[in-house]
Amino acid sequence: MTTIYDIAKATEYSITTVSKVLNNYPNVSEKAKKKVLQAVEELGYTPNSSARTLATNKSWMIGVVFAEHLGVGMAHPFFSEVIESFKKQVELYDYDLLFVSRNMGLQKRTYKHLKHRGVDGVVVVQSLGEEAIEYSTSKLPTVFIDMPIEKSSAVYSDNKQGGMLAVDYLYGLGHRKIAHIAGRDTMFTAVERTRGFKLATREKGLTIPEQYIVDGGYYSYEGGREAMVRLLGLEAPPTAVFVAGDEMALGAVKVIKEAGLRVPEDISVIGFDDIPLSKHVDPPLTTIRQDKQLIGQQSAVLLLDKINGLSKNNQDKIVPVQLIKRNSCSAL
Amino acid sequence: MTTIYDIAKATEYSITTVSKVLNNYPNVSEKAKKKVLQAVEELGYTPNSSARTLATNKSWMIGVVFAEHLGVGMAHPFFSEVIESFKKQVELYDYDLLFVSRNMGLQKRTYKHLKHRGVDGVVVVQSLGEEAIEYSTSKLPTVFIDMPIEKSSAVYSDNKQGGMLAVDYLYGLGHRKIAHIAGRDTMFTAVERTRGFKLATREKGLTIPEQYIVDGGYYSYEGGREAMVRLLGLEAPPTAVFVAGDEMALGAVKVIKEAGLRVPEDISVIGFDDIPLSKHVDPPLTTIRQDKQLIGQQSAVLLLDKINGLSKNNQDKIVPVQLIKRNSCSAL
DNA sequence: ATTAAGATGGAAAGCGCTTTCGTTAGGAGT
DNA sequence: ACTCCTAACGAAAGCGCTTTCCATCTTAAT
Repeated sequence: MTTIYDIAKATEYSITTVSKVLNNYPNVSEKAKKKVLQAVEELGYTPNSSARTLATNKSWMIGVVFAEHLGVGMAHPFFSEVIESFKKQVELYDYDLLFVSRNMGLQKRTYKHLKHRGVDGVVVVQSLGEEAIEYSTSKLPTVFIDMPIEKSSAVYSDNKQGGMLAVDYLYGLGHRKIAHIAGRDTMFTAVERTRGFKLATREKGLTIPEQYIVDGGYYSYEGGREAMVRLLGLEAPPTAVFVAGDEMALGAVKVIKEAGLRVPEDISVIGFDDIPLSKHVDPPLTTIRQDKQLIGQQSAVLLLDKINGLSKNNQDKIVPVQLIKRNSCSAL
Repeated sequence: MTTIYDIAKATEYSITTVSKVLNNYPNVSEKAKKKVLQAVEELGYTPNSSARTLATNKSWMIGVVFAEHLGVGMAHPFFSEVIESFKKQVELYDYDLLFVSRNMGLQKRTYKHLKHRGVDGVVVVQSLGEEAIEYSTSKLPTVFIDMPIEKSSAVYSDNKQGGMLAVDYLYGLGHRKIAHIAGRDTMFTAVERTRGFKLATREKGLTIPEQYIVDGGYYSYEGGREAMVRLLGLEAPPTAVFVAGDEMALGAVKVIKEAGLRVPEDISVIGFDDIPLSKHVDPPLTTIRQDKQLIGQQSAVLLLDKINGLSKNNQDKIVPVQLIKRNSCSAL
């Protein structure tokens, strides 16, 4: 491995000067600059980032901690897009992304591990919040996605508004018996979407029977299936259902079809997320779109500002959602 | 930041002993072990990985370089699953994944950057191969996914076999006019699938007109659309088409429907990959499934062995594919 | 009691880099 | 000719850790 010393020897300058050239310090002569750069080229020198990190206490890495209770990790159709957008943004400023593992050595906690790695910042995606305290109380710049955390920054969609949009749309279509397949209430997003649902139905003067709101778990296909089965089992099934997640909605649609009913003729279904799948299924799913692009980008901006000490106080960014009309809802 | 020195001071042992405890060296007393571990706990000590890496020349990071010509990065429905599986496997051995950016500082080449980061190994996913040389000629342990590289290890599906399976199935269904929407021939996988197609059709004694094989580009939905338009424009359109990728197949199906024809009644379509989408679309897509799980896991195993010096010579692992019958193909 | 062997602990060098602070040389100003 | 300033460069310390090699202290064997 060729080091800064090799360059120094080759150019007959000191390692100090070499380092200065490499870091664009002002007080080096043009001549020195040229010689050093040339030697770097010839010897194929690559700086060692560990050494630099050790000396500067800056790693140029951002830690990513991913939701694991969904089981798919980075293959998640929604979060993978968010993170990709996040990555694109931080890349502009020369940061790399470090995906850390949970079972690292003896230290079980991801937080410890991130600390160990010396990342400059952390983005945590849809954790359940148990770990949140460690991050929010530490000096490590952190941004949460999909979950507001006291004493930390976060960015998430306007979930409540999304729930209201869904209900408004369904109501406008003439539906009055509107059900809701909710996400597990341990998740902030789930709670908010349900809140939007309740708010809007109340606003419209609708009385929603208790059984019309059913827990579908962690936004999974299977959860959607089970929830829909229960809805269909009711003495007075709904004519429309607002499902808090697209995958869950697909499960629901499947059950409806299996019951010999049609979507949207017999039951209208509206989802949430707008994952890539949604426009391809049958029928194409009407849904509340989250702006993954913007969520990723905004969280990157927030985090970068924090890292650079530009924004001292924490803040939440709420990203607008949008109703995407496709064919899974129809007028009554 | 508390360091090994703080622990030494607190326990009245030397940093050497502290280090030995932390690294499970044999020759330290139980007493010392206990005291040190306790101090570690009390002072909230976290080892600094940069320092350790600098001293040991081992980073416990694996670099991931992703295909960019597909544009979606890590949100790719197929590769994200492969990488997730890869991640799960390397996590078992305490490695973290580093996703590096391309435009790092002045050094444009990803390879240089990986070198700079001191990763212990690299997994490159569906690059186009131009960069391959740098990796294969260097000492950096590397494994390629979806592309065999001379002087390097690789793992990929049995693409040729997949192509043959598809044709065999279609043939068995009674089809004789079988077309093929291929991937761009700069990709190894595309070439192999096409090769399988040609081999099988020849085997069956079929004569496939030249226009029956059409380039669909980089496996995109749009590419599939355009290709199918051309196929439909033929004086004698095919009764079945083997599409080299699922997303591309969806585009093809869409065009068929738009033309007022039905899948599979009028035209049978079989895809390749089996992405999550495939089973949800209408009709559920018959396809050749790639074992993403196994591909990811195998490449991890291969890479880890290389890193640990267990396997000197390079090798390719070919992962079997499987025909998944759904409803997009029917007997003639 | 004496010695050898094993167990335990520590000094110090080194990993590759940054950065502070001095030193030197040359040019400008008088 | 002399002083003063500035520009250019380098010595050395330090970042936090590992690891070799040597010193010391026990313990068991004779």
